[in-house]
Amino acid sequence: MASEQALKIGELAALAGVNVQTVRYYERRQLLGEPVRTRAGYRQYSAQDVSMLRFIKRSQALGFSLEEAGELLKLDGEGELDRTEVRRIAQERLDEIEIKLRELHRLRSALRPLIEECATGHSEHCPILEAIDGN
Amino acid sequence: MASEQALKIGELAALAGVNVQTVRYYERRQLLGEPVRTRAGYRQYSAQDVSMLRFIKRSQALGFSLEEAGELLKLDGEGELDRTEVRRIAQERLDEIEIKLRELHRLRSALRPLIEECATGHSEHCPILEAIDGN
DNA sequence: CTAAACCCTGTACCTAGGTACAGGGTCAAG
DNA sequence: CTTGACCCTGTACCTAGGTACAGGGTTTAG
Repeated sequence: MASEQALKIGELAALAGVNVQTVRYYERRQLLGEPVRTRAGYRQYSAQDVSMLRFIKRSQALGFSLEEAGELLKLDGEGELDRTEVRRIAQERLDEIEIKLRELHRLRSALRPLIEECATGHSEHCPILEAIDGN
Repeated sequence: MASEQALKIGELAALAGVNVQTVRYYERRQLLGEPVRTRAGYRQYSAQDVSMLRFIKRSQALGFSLEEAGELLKLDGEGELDRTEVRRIAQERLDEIEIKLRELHRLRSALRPLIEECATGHSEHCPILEAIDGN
């Protein structure tokens, strides 16, 4: 029965490692619900809110958007959760990661030989500019 | 002595496959110089401007930013050009592409097994949410 | 001559994920 | 009882690369 310590927004932000403005921003974006207020209007948070903020941050670190982080957070909160839905979101993200990977591979294979050739080459014109000019 | 056909902005845009607003935007961004005007104030372009726009578009397709496209375009215009400088810009872009590639590889290797495990697994809790919650 | 299809400038809007600032109120220490 | 550290709201700003709209002038085809 430890009395639940109410946190002020600055304390919450510090514990979760984010900016105070960011917490309010997440509330506007509806990732966090509206918190209880003191009579003076100060937001009051609990340890659970710290966890939620950390959940969001870790979702982002896995490549999820804020929007998706919010969905996952909701799904996480539901007891009888819909794993299919979670998997769909994650799969969608993975698909986009694959697309970006292919795109970046393409760019790399285009750029790398041009730089190589420009560095070692003997052609009169710069092969990089040639490539952009030309095709 | 074919008379140099002056192009209006809409014609230029169509030939280069871009939006009229985009041409004016590039002018503001100083990628394109200020064009000659008719007495009515209409911008007048030449075939060379079409090439410049295409150069910019191809630079972007190679992963360069608009800013970089502008630099490359300038370097391309100089007769005695600085290949070292061109190479530096391209190398910088390649380095960032490599960094993004590594980051996306990291995300993929984190996400893929989680989705796999979620799909085939028998654990009570969803491993994706566990991963976000937990560590 | 008139109406459509252009062109002009200036400004606002878009995505994403915040950050910053102005102009206030509150609270705790000294 | 005052001062500094907080908190509040609302709004503007940031990057990148544009797009859209308002409110005008011009040009061209019929």
